[in-house]
Amino acid sequence: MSPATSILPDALAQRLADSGLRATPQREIVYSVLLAKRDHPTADEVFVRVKSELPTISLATVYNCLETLVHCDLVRAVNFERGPTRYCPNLRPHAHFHDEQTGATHDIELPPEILEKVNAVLPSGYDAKSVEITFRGKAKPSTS
Amino acid sequence: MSPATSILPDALAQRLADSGLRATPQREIVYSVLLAKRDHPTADEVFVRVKSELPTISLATVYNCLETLVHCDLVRAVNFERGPTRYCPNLRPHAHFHDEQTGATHDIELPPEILEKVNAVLPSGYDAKSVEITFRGKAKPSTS
DNA sequence: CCCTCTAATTGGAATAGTTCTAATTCTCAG
DNA sequence: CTGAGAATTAGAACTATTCCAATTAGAGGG
Repeated sequence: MSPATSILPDALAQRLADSGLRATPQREIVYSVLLAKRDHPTADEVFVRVKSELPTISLATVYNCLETLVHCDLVRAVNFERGPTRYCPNLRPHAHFHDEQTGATHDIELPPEILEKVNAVLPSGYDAKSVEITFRGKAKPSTS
Repeated sequence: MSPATSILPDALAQRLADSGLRATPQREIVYSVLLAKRDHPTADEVFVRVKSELPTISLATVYNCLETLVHCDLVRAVNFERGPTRYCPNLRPHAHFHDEQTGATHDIELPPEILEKVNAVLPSGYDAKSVEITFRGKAKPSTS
């Protein structure tokens, strides 16, 4: 039905084309890096990971690619307080749990009915395009 | 029972004292400015409002005071994406609705049972100290 | 009252993360 | 092969915030 957890790398080109954009090596590698290790890296972290495959890439390009991917709905940008933006290729509706001790971020799956209930708190006249649910605290279990 | 919507200005001194801090004119005026117009101002906006009462205050002090008030749980800091931090003296549990057209922020009251349900989505092992719920979209009705 | 001790404030410099700019390089349609 | 537009690049610029060192202010003791 819906595009599953994440799109096949090869389908990236298609998604980009849908927006009238080209599949460049930079965009492909940035996206593959996000898929490879889903630890919500910052732009800087993506930068160093991509550089090992494409040493000539610039930080500006990493920002550009990330923005492009977000714009194509292949990636979500996540913010915690004033920290650097983090990037997440998980397309299913989910919340984020921010572990204050380790700084790690975990995806929390959201059953559809919870989203409905949350949206239902909005008084009439409010038209929400998206909701963000973010927990802060500490997590014990295995890191995702 | 619980401290209601917001503390009486006079009680500010008490709250500060509880944390071993003094009630300075700067802190009092910063707090009163937040209470006077609850439009989720940024630090810069607070700065200009406070200056009309206390022209010699510095921006650094505004940041210090805001941080102090947040620390004493008199004020909440709110972030939208990478925008500047906004400040909110509403102490009741509530979500935020960020109007993309106008940039305005509206408080959305949260019934306690919704918070419980949201917290219930956390797998065991996750110990959340706080939850943030943020909507983005457009709002029709009267601005708050 | 005055003194002292520490908390608080101040202005300016410094920082982090991100965006902008202008120049270059690439790609593909013709 | 050529030209037009898209994408990339390096570095400058920008914004919000924090840091720092110096000054001021206020509470309590004598």
